[in-house]
Amino acid sequence: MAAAKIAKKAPRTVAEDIVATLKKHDAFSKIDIAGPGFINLTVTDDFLAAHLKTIAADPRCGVPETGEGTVVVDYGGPNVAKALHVGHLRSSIIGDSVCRLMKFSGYHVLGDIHLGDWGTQMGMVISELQRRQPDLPHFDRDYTGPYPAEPVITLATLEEIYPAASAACKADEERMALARMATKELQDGRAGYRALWRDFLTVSTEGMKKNFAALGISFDVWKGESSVQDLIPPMVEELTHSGHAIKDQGAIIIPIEKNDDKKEVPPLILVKSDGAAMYSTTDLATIKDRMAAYAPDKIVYVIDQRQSLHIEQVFRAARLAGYAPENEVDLIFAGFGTMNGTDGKPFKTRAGGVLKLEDLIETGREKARARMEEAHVAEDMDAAEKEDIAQKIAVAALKFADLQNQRQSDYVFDIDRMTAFEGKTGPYLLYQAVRIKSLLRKANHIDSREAFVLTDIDRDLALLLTELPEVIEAALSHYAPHYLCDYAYRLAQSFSGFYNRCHILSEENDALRESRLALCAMTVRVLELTLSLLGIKIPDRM
RNA sequence: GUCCCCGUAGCUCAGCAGGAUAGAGCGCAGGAUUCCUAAUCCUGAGGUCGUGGGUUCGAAUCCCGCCGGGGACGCCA
Repeated sequence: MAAAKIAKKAPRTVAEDIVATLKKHDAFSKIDIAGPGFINLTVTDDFLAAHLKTIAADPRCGVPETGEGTVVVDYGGPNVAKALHVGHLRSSIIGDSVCRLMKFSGYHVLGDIHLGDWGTQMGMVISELQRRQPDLPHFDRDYTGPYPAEPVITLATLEEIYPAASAACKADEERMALARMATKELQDGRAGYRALWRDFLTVSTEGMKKNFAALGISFDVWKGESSVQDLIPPMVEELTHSGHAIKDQGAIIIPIEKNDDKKEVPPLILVKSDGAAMYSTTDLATIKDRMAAYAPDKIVYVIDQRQSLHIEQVFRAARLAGYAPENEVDLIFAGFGTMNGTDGKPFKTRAGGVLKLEDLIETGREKARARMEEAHVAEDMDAAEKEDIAQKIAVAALKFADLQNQRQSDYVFDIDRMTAFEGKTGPYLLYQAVRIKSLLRKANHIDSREAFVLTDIDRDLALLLTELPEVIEAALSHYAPHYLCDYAYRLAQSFSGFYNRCHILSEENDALRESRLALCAMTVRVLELTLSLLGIKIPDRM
């Protein structure tokens, strides 16, 4: 139809010409022109069977390796000293999936957690701690060290202090001033503050690693805002010298408006009027750092949609300063929507607080355990093996519930739906895969790659298996894992219907039985691959 | 005030580089298990795609206005 527009011919005429050519090929058993000019093609069983055989023999299931070059993915971004809560789920699991997808596609991927460890929140915690424990040597300016080797604070205390400090600063301008001052002094290298900061980092990183491990999320690089601290003074100097940065109202800013702007674009603040760096400073320096260290072809930011203006400012400044030349690197903002409660406002627990990530995961595990017991699954296994299955089910539920939403739109967080096991859920997908595994075990099936014999019952599933490459391409080009979710679900659903319509093991026709087993084997492979790109693992039984 | 996002079934969401009768899950009504894992499957009811214009042979999809909701807008991240 699009061709008709270009050719300036009636769509049906064009369709007829195309059909005439296609008829010369023997891949199609039926070619129809429908409606205003749609061409409906039906591939022959032989063609489809041969194609299946090809992708069955391919370790990549027919997906080409299209990625080239290095890409840095900036995701996770948890703040040091702050407990990981459900709000961190999105960035982490979307970013993780994007990394997996890009790695699979052939890119050299560096996933960077980019910790929030250099901003005012650090000063807030330091000044709050000073109120509570003024006797710590860290606050004594005359103290020359050494500071205790072991952290002087526990994770639990830190996680309690942070929200308290944050609230106090918000409510009280004086407290805020203290926090800013502490931030500035920390950045300037005050020894006691640095020692405290080191403790915060040690303690919270430990907690994060535990949480991320539970979710099966890993990062290639554990850098953060503070990683570029040494680059900041020379960068400011350089930008001031080159004229890109100017003094304004006591601060140093980079004006970034363009002549053809149709909207107001506020300048990027490079240095605050108190001399401290802020996240725009570290983000800009981080681009410089990444270019120097990795020379990436792309930098992808998987961060909150609400930061789009900030990130645009950083991108513009980086282009202007020449830190990220357009012909060298793509700067991509893959923003995600807010996680809201059922009331449409940003999610809070009933008590008004945040829901900690580990509590959410535990809720999922509990439900999984209960369900397993009810269904008498894995009763012969030991506790550790059972727990492993419960863990996989919980993680599948959580990740799939989140990832199936379109990345950029807000979504409603509902813990009951998030940990549901029926319908369009992670556990449903696992369940279908597990049924196939069980079937293949019973059949003692070795991947024989026999010729496929396709009947009407097999056809839908077979056709769906050939769709994988275009699904991956869509997910990749949009940095959008939900395309994978949609496909995995359609595949699982199609399999389930197939499984219901024919009894495979008792099929008397040997060739058909073998073909169906091969189709099942292919299905579980594709499912496993698709889910692996979502960061979801399949147990052997459930 | 400027800018961005969203508005699709009772609820939660897909679909939006224009295309055929707008899909899914949950919920609701009904049905399926002597057989490979029922965390399943099948059937049904349920929609002025917020609204009014425009572009087009054709609009949920693109453009403009309006209404409603959310968000961002120099020294928090």
